[in-house]
Amino acid sequence: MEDSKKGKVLDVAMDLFRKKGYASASMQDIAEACGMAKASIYKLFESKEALFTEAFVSCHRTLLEKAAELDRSSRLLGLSPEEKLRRRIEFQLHYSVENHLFMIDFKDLPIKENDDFRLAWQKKKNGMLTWYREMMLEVFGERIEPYCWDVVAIYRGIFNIYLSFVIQKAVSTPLSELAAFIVDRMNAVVQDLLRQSPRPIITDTVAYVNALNPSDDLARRETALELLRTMELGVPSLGLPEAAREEIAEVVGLLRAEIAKDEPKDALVRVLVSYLEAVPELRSGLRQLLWLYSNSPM
Amino acid sequence: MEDSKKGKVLDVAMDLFRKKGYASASMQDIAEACGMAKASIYKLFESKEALFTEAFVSCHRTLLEKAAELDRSSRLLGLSPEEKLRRRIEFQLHYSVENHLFMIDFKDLPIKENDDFRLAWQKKKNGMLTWYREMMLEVFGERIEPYCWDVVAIYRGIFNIYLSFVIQKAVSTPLSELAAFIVDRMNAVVQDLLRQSPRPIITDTVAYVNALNPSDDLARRETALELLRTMELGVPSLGLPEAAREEIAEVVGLLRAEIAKDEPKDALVRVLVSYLEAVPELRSGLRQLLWLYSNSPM
DNA sequence: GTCTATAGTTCGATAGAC
DNA sequence: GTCTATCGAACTATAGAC
Repeated sequence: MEDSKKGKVLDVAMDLFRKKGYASASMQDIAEACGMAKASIYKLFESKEALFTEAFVSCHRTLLEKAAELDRSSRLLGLSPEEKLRRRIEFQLHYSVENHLFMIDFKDLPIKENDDFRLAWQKKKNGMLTWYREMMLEVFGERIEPYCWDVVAIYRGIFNIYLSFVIQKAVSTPLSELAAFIVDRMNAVVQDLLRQSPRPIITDTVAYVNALNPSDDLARRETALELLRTMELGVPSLGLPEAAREEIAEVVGLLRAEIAKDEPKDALVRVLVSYLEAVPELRSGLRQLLWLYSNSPM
Repeated sequence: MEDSKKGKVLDVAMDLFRKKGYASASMQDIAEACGMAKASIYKLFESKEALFTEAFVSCHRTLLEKAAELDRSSRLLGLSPEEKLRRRIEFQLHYSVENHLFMIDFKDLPIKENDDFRLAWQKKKNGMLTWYREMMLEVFGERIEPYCWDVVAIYRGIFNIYLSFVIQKAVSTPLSELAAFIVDRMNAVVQDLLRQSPRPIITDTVAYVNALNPSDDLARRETALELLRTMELGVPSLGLPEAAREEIAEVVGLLRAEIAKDEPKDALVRVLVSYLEAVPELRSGLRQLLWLYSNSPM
């Protein structure tokens, strides 16, 4: 009951934020659109910033949920990695067009000063990076590992620029075709990187860096947990017998539970990781995890 | 005297905007940093928005001037097109790091509502696009023409993403090496585009589109003039006898003067353009110009 | 240095439920 | 009578304008 009222206000607020932006959507507007008084909104949300932060978090949770659903359906259809990537990009284009207010960088916006928001933002950013990285490794194979962050960066750059054209309605190409175009460009970049093997620009050390909070351990821990959640979701598609997959999923779950603790036991973490390293598909994720873990006094 | 006072305030304001952003740098701050009263600033600038707009314009004028200078020196040194591009990227990285506040997209910022600022912004954006396009055509040749806007877009995307890492100080690679890395990636993308020849995504029709002002003729005219200025700057490096180059420069100047008029004579414009079309290096720019011209009731 | 406008936030009165 | 949800009105802080 209380919950549904809060949910209603959140929906209305998200809508207004999407349409008018953070600064221009006033609490007055939101109250009017909800058919209630401003003061009543403050019973549900501590402040405008808290309201926006919840809207932001909700928007990204939905994105990740829908993406996971899409991946499941891709798996069921037995699509090729490239086609899976294309579908993801197309979906992400659609979702980002609808929610572009929540996708932009909030540079120079007062909300960026808010600690709660910053944490949510950082968590989302790290979650997306992990997600992109898994996606690229899956599509282009483990051999791109040394370049995986550069590949992710270039992907994000190309995606963002075309997204900006789409948002301006300056592109008449259907989004499915645009997504295929982006896949092809990424393919060219990756093949060339492997051929030329230049020195990578972006390394693990910097990929998750947060300029504002250089040693944000909480965010790093969340990133590690997010990574494990992603790995868990990937287990069912491993080419292994049912029983083996179940066991692996269980071990990943144990690892996640341990790392989620206030003071995880290092030894247990090491044992679980070394067990999982027997699975080739998990290795790069595990290396990533260890890096996050060992750089953070969890 | 008045001029120098205005220049001083502008410098101080630019500095503060760079450091604190548009919203956070208040007129109070600026006045204090200038050692004068707020009221005095309003004698020099109509409003905060006008002040910011001037700062923005000044920043981009300097960028273009320095870039032209760099190109001149590259020409004198007889560098290869690729090396010229690399130097431009390196310079642009440096300049953008120092002035990134003036380089970002001002989405969701109140200043974006101001008409004067919007015009300045649009003009700058179109100027940059023209500049990028010339750069890409010069480096990769006329054969990329069908894809020139896609190449420009992909370049901007890759540039921006690496710039964001540099700004966050998350990249230890020297900027000269990063610039070379970007050149190589662009090379791969371009070669692949020519090989695969997919359907282009971004065409002339949409490259200059302004979402907020779909038929902004003033901005389009400015773009055409900017394009002619760029062409004029390029004339000295044509591989032609001195006398021919002088004549060409004069004709480009005539064309620019005609288009700058309130009611240019169509016939004269056509004659001048057709004369210049004898020079292969100018053809793509001229096509661009005609497109801008014929779509705008100048 | 003062004025004014805006918008986030809070207060206190009112009304209905038990 | 008390408790609580609601809402109009008032408060406050900021910052642009003069």
